[in-house]
Amino acid sequence: MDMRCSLRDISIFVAAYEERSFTAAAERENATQSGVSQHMRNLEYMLGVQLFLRERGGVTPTPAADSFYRNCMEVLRVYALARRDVTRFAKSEAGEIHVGLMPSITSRVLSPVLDRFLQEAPNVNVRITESYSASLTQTVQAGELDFAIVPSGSSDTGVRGQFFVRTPEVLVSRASGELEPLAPVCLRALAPFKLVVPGGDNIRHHTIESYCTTNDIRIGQLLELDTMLGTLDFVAHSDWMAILPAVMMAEDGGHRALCVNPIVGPDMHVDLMLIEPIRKPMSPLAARFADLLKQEAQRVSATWNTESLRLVKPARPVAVAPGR
Amino acid sequence: MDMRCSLRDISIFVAAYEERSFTAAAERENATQSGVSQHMRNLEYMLGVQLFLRERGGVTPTPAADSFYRNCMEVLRVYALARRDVTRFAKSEAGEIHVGLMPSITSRVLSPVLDRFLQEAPNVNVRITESYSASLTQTVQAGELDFAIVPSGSSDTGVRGQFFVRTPEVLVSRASGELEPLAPVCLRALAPFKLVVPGGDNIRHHTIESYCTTNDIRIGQLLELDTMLGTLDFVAHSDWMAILPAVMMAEDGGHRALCVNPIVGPDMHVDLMLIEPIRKPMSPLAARFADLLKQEAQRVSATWNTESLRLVKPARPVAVAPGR
DNA sequence: CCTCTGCCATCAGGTTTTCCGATTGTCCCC
DNA sequence: GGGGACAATCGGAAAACCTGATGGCAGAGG
Repeated sequence: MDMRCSLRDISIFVAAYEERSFTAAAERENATQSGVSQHMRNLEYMLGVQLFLRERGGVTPTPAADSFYRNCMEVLRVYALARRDVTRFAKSEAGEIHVGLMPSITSRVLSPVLDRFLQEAPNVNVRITESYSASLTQTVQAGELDFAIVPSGSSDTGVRGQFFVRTPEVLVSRASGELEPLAPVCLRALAPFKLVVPGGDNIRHHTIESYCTTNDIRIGQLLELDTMLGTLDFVAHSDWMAILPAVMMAEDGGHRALCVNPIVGPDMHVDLMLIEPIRKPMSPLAARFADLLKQEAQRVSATWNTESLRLVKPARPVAVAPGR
Repeated sequence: MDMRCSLRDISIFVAAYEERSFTAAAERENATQSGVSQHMRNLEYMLGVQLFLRERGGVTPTPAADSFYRNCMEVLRVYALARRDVTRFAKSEAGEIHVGLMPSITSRVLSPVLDRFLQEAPNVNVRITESYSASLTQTVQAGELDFAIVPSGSSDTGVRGQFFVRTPEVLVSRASGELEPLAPVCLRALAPFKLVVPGGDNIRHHTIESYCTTNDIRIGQLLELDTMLGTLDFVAHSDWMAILPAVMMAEDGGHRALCVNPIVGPDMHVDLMLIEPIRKPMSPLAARFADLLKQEAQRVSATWNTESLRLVKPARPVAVAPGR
């Protein structure tokens, strides 16, 4: 269809229709009478329809103009709406970021960060890829991610890494178990217990194993589960337990179905790293997003270190009731 | 609001959004890549929002573009609708006509004429004014009507008149009365009867009176009513009768509530005139409308002359059952 | 009857916008 | 490092646009 017709034509037509006078329309639209006259002549030619009867004292719209007018009002209305809607993005710079996160981060930290980020940068396409450290490292290496958050200890060939946050590890068990929620526990006191761990190719698998070996903790039974959602559900409905980063638990202890306990004797924690492609420096947008992530991760982690827990709860024996 | 934005901008934007490439959009819109690029730069400047990220292998829309796109599609949709709707009027020449008619014409003849006329000339503003002969003549004289149809015999000062149509007069009474529908009646045989007539300043008042006088018809009681709708309703619900032009009755005898009888002995009829302002000749549109009116009026009148009635009904005595 | 006024159409011109072709710059892939 | 695909930019030509002036027309008023 012929797009020779501009919105200016339309609004001039509307003015002429409503004023029933080209002269008045010209005044209203900051144009001259001759300009309006030409516009209307072109419009009529383009539509192949006479829109106005030129009569003494002004013009009177034809039935065709009546029809066209109704539709034009709608066109202008929708156009104004489009303008208004788009201003929502006006202040924000445009861009896109693609971030890789482990499930520990996506489960609890991501949501408020997304909220905040999209509010201050609505015109940015945010893409989050959830995966495990090996896969994330590889994707970063390929330059497909702006950055990723992974547990430290990953092989870091082809990526630059920097310390991101230290978060305590916590023991997660079903809420109806024998542990008192939030009370620090010593794993040795619980042994032997049933433990769900990630698969052998996951960094955290080794971390947990070496902690137990070093501290002479005997594990009753070991189950390798490589699904975070599955692990949580399984732990919630059985007497199996899991060791997970605190950063993924809500401050209030999270799901009603789960019991969360900080691990002491000795404290157990995991360091997370931010890795990025070697070549290009992080974009300002990615940097801002990483910053928000870090703030939130630190905040959540802080609520889980044993110091702050002691502040909100009266001191209690370090070792807890007999295991099993 | 700024109307710098033309529909061309919008459709180019839509093309670029869908193609995710300025080059492809240019091809689709019969433009050059550089043109598209400039259009999009202007659009972004105008909206104050970045719409595309220029990346390797094309462009990718920002969230702002997503929003704008949805609204733009609507704008184009409504615009296309406006174009389509207006083509309905394309073949017709524009104009306006203002016609004055007596109630006899508007009640039955007008409707099919309007239908036909608006179909062949939809872009014409038709205005019908219903009134009585005196008032119509005056308005024609003032040049406010293209023409009017009035009973002949009106004073024709300041107007040009020509014969329009001859239509029989018929007697109208309630359906539940003593007359047989459609049977010709001789008024003298019914006398004395109760008759509703127009007011004394109406031509028809005199016509009817002189007919009765000439043919020695004694009228029992006379009631002057200057409302056509009121007359019909009154006649339908009482034993009063009225003498009306056949041209205003439907061929099938009209309302179920009314009984219609041609008047014979002698036949009674009225001639209608078409009057127009002295100075200007009738516009082609007005002439066409008058022509259609005449055709329809002739057709209806013809069905009411006593000849054609005898064809559809077996012959019957001319004088009917005793009046009252 | 003539003039005066208000309105629209038209015209000629200058100005702005639009459009195009060519060129440049960038990135990626080979 | 060269080649290909794509977008940005630039300069000039073409088109569109706007304007101020002029003309025609129809009423109103003297």
